[in-house]
Amino acid sequence: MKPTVHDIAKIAGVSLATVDRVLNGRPGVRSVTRGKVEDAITSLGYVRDLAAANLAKSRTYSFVFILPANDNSFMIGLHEEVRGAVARSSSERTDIRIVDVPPFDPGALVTALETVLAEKPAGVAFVAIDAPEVRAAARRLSEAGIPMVTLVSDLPDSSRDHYAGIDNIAAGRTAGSLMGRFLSGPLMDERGATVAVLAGSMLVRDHRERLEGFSTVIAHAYPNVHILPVLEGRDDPALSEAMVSEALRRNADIAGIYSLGAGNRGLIRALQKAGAVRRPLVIAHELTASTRAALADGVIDAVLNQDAGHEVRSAIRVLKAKADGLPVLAAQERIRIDIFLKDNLP
Amino acid sequence: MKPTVHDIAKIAGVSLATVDRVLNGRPGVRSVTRGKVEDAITSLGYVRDLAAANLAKSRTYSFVFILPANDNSFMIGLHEEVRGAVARSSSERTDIRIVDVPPFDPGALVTALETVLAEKPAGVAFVAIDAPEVRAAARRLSEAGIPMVTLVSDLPDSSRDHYAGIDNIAAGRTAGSLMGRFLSGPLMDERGATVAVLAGSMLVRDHRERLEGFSTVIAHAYPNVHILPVLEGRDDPALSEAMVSEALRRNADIAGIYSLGAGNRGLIRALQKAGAVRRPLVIAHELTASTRAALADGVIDAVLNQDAGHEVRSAIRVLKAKADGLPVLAAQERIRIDIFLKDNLP
DNA sequence: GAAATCCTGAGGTACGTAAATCAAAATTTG
DNA sequence: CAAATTTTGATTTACGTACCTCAGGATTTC
Repeated sequence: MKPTVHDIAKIAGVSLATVDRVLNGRPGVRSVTRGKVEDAITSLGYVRDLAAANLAKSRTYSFVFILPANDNSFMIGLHEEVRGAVARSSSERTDIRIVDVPPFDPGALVTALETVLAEKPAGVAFVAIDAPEVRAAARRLSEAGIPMVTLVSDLPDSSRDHYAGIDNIAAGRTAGSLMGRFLSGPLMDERGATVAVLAGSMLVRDHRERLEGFSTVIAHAYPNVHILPVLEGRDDPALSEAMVSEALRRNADIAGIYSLGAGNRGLIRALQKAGAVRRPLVIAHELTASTRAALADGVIDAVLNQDAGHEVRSAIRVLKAKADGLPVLAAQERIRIDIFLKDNLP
Repeated sequence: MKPTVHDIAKIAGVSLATVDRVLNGRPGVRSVTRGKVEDAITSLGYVRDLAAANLAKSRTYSFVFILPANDNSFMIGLHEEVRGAVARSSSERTDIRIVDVPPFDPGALVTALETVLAEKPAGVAFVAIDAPEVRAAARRLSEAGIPMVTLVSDLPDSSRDHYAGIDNIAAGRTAGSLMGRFLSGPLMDERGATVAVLAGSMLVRDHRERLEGFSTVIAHAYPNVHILPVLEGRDDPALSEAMVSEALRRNADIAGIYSLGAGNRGLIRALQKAGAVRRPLVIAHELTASTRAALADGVIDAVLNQDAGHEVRSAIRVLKAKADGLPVLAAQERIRIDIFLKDNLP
C-alpha cells in the first residue's frame, strides 16, 4: 500500500497539520520537528498523490501559447494542434489560451510576453525570435518563476526551461547528406552539380541553422556540389515561385533544390511549370497537404518533417512537469526529425 | 465551472444517488428517470472527472506485459523500457507486471496468455507471434473483456485493440527506396547491382513484411537491382557473421546489404573483416550501441529504427484509454519509422 | 515572572466521485 | 385494496491531499 500523509504523521509522531506544514513549506515548524517529519517521509518513500492534491486544490494549469499569425501550412497546422489541445483541456486539468502575434516581429512578441507575465500563468510556450529584447523579456518571466518552453524555434542560452522542437542544424545536415547521396550518380557529372537553396529569411534562426548544417555537410562530404546564393522567398508563395522560376531559367544546370523554409507551395508551382524535362532533386521541409502530394507525385524527393502535434503535446507535458517541479523524461520529449520518402508516408 | 454530479442532480430534479446509478449503470432506475438524468448530462456537457473517480475507487490499472526473453539489443532495450515504466508506475496509478516467455514459441505465448487471462488484469500487452493458436488465445482474452495491445509485432485481423509498432511493409519499402537511390550511381554500372538481404527468420511476420516491402520497391522502381536469396541468420551473431562473410566471398559484386533483422553485431563484424576495400552500402534496422557506432564509422549507411520507449509508453496510454472506454488519439499513437543517417543521430 | 511570540495538535471542510445503507415513496401484482 | 415489489431520496463514508481555525502548550523576550 502506498504511504499517505496519515502514515507520515503516525511514524513521525506528529499531527497531520504538521505534516502538511512541512510538505507544503508552510511556516511554523521547529527544525527538529521538521527533521522528524522529513525522516519519516524518506523512510516511507512517500510521494504525494498528484491527482488527489490537484483535486483538493481544484487546480487547473493555466498555460498560454504565443503563436505567430503566420499563414503557411505549418503554422496553421501548429495552431490547429494547439486548438486541439484546448479542446481536450478540460479533461486534462489545463486551461490553455492562445495569443496571436504578428510574425517576424520581436517587439510584438515582447509585448505579448509582458502581458502574459502580468497574468502569472502556470506556464508559457512561445515560438521564439532570436533577439536580445526577447531574451530579456524571457528572463523577466523566468525571474517571476513562470515555466517557459520555446516551441519550434528556440532561444538558446536563455532562461527558457525547455525547447520543444527539432535540432535544426542536424536537420540541415541530414538534408545535405541526402542531397549529396541522391545526387552522386545519375545527376552529377565529373564537373559536379549545382544546388539551389530556398529559404524564408536568413533573419530566422531555424533557417540559418538548417543552412549551416546543410552547407557544412556538402562542403565536407560532397565538395563537388556547388551551392548557389540563397534565395530568400520570405515564405511567400508568389515570391518563392518567382525566385525559383528565375533561378531555374538562369542556371540550366541546377541539379538539386533544398527548400528549408515554408515556401513550398510556390516552389512546387515553379517546378510544375518548369515541366518534366527539368526534374531537379528536391528536398523540402514540413509535411503538408501540398508537399505530401508533391512527394507522392515525385515532384519532391524527400521531406524532412517536425510533427507539430508532438511538439504541442510535449510542450504541455513539460510545462505541467515544470509547474509541479517534476523531472522531465528527456527521451520522451526529444522531438525527432522525420524523414519521409514516398514509401513511408503515413 | 465544470459541471459535477451535483449539478446533474439539481437539473434533473433527482438525487445524487440516482445520478450515480445512471452514471455507473447500476440497476434500479426507471427509464423515464434515466432519460431525465441523461438529458441533464448532455445538456450540461458533463464529463466525469477521471482523477476524482479513480481516487474514489482507489483504483490502480493492473497491466501485464508479455515479452520474449530474446537476447538481442532491441529486445533487451524493450525490456528496459518496460522496467522503466514499472518504476514510474506508482505515480501513474498503474501496476505493471512483466512476464517473460521463450522467444519464437507460440505454445509458450499461449500458455502465458491463458495464465494472464485467469488474473483478469486491466490490460495486456504482448509481442505477438502470428499463429492460429495465439489468435485463438487472444480471442478468449478479448471475450473476457480484457483490453489487448500487440507490441512490436502485430497479430492482424485479430481481436487485439491496438498495435503499438511500426508498419513493417512501409519500413521495407523505405529501405528499398533508400537502397535504390543510394546505389544508383557510383556503385551501379549498366549491368545493375547485386544486393544481399540478411534476415532473422522468414517465420517471423515483421521480417517477412520488411522483405516484402523491400522487394516490391526494388522490383518496381529499380529493376536492375538484383536481390540474392535471403540469408536467415536467426538473429544469431555468429551465424549471421558466417553467412555474410560467406556471401561476400562468393559474390564479389555485392553492392548493398539490407539487414532487416537483429543480426547486426554479426553483420558488422563480417563487414569489418572484409575490410575497407569492399564497402557495400548497408542499411540496417534498430539503433543500438553497435549499429550506432557502425553508422558513425561509416560501416552502416542508414538505420531504420523503431523507438522502444515510445512503443511502451504508447501501449500503456492505449491500455489505459481502453480500460476507461476512452478514445485513442491516433496521431499521437502512431509509431513512426525513424531514419537515421550519421548526420541526425540523436 | 509576566507578556509576547512561536509551535503544535485537534478538528473540520473541501475537491468530485464511488459506493453503501436505509427509509420513504411510487408502482405493480394478486 | 392490501401486499409485494420496484424505484428513489437522503445521508454517510471513503479516497488522499489542501487549507483553515482555534486552542493550548512551549519558548523566547523584556
